[in-house]
Amino acid sequence: MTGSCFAERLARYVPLTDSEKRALERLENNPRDLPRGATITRENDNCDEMYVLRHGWAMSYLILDDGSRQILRLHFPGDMFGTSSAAFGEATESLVTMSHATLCPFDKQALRVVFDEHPRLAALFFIIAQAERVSLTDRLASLGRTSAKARVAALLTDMLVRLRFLNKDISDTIPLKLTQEEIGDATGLTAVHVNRMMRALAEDGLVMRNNGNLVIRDEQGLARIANYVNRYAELDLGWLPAPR
Amino acid sequence: MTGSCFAERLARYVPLTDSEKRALERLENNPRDLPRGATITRENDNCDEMYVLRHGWAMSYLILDDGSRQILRLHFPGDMFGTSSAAFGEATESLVTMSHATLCPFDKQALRVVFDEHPRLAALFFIIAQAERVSLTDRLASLGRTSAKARVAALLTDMLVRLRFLNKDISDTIPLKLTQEEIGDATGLTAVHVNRMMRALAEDGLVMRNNGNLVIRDEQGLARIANYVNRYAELDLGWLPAPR
DNA sequence: CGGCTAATTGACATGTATCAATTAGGGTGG
DNA sequence: CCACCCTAATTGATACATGTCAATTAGCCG
Repeated sequence: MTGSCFAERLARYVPLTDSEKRALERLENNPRDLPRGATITRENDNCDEMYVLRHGWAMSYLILDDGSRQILRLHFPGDMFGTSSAAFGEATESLVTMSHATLCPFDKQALRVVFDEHPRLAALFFIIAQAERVSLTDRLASLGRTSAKARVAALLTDMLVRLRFLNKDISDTIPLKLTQEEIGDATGLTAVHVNRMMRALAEDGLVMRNNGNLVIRDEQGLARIANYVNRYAELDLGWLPAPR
Repeated sequence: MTGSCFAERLARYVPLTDSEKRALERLENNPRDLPRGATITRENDNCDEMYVLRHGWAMSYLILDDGSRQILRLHFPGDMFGTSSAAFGEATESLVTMSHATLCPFDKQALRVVFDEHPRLAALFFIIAQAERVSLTDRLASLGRTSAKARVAALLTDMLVRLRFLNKDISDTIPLKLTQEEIGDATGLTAVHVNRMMRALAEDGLVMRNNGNLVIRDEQGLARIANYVNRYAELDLGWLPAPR
């Protein structure tokens, strides 16, 4: 146990030195407990913080002028998020918890130490940023070029893949903490239409509802109609600097 | 003159040290000239390179199973692109020139030196990655939650803002190197519908065509209907490490 | 003067949104 | 344990935005 959720995540890619672990722990020395639905940051508010999520789920979203919402990304335990604070003084997105959550905020000034003293960690931060960028481009293609059914399938597949990455015990069943309205806001659809697509996916034998859970009955099939590419599998870390 | 297009870009945010300039120049010591329409990388090909664009335009895109294309981003002079190579061994997107172009490829191993010896440059790389991530989230909201007309307006506004950032002489007229098919592939629309939306924008007095150029007649109005947020204006660099 | 690609236009098809009920489910207080 | 309430899910009818198909025109290059 490193005492840092984020360190554990990174340690899955490369074994960390003690010094690196300590540097990451400093990012998490200020944990805060939040109830479900708590607002962490609102778009355009001044914000110099970034966050590591230790327990629970969160999400980031934008609200447009007409009041509609675009959910940008779901955040799971071990994720670092709110990272646009590194570039901007005002929040570029709103952040809210989707469940009871433990959150570790840290000031972006803390990044200076990481970049100054731990080049390998800095490189990992950059690599993660690139991986998230790719995840966003995949979603862009999903929204721009695939059908409603495919978009919903892509969201569900991505949730399964990411949650399983965090917990190897997960095989085909995940908690579905999203309302259909939220699924719609993530996929650019209406709640009503999401409902129809979920039913269609169920009728196709691809998924099944069970209490608040979702059972993926045909992962391959779901991924296929979603046009889903699993890119989490392997990062290429060949260029990393030496650890310090 | 630094001899590095990318260094000039970064120097607009912070004055660079000689040592930093030299490090950036090394990324560009292998320029290559390409004709219009040249493929730089194809999705899924092995690729350990990243690129700095010195002259001309390029773009990145994905092709889906059904053959449809999603254009992810346009790249202009001074842009670094193909950066997902930092995280993956295979290209996550295809790259192609949109005009005669001068390109400077560098192996991702070169990043190691930057992160090891130039923490401030590394931090700038991270900041730029975050800014591009935000740009993608804005586009996600555009595709997910706005009308066809708004999406086209957003693309045109973004092009104007970015090109003007590169060249202060640009006031309201930009070359439109995109076919309507390409505009459609960028905005998730059909070429036919793009044509109608362009006409609508023209009828609204927002834009005008002139040879191969586009004249933005009402930038405010175009940005308003596009739901456009200009985030290029100011980065917050307060946390940057000391230069080396 | 072809010959090619891109732009334009019209008629029509379809996917998704909208509107309006109704039903189901999950807490809470009595 | 039941009655109630509130939110989410579900369903049907209809409207509308965008896609599709097909044809024509414009523009450019050799």
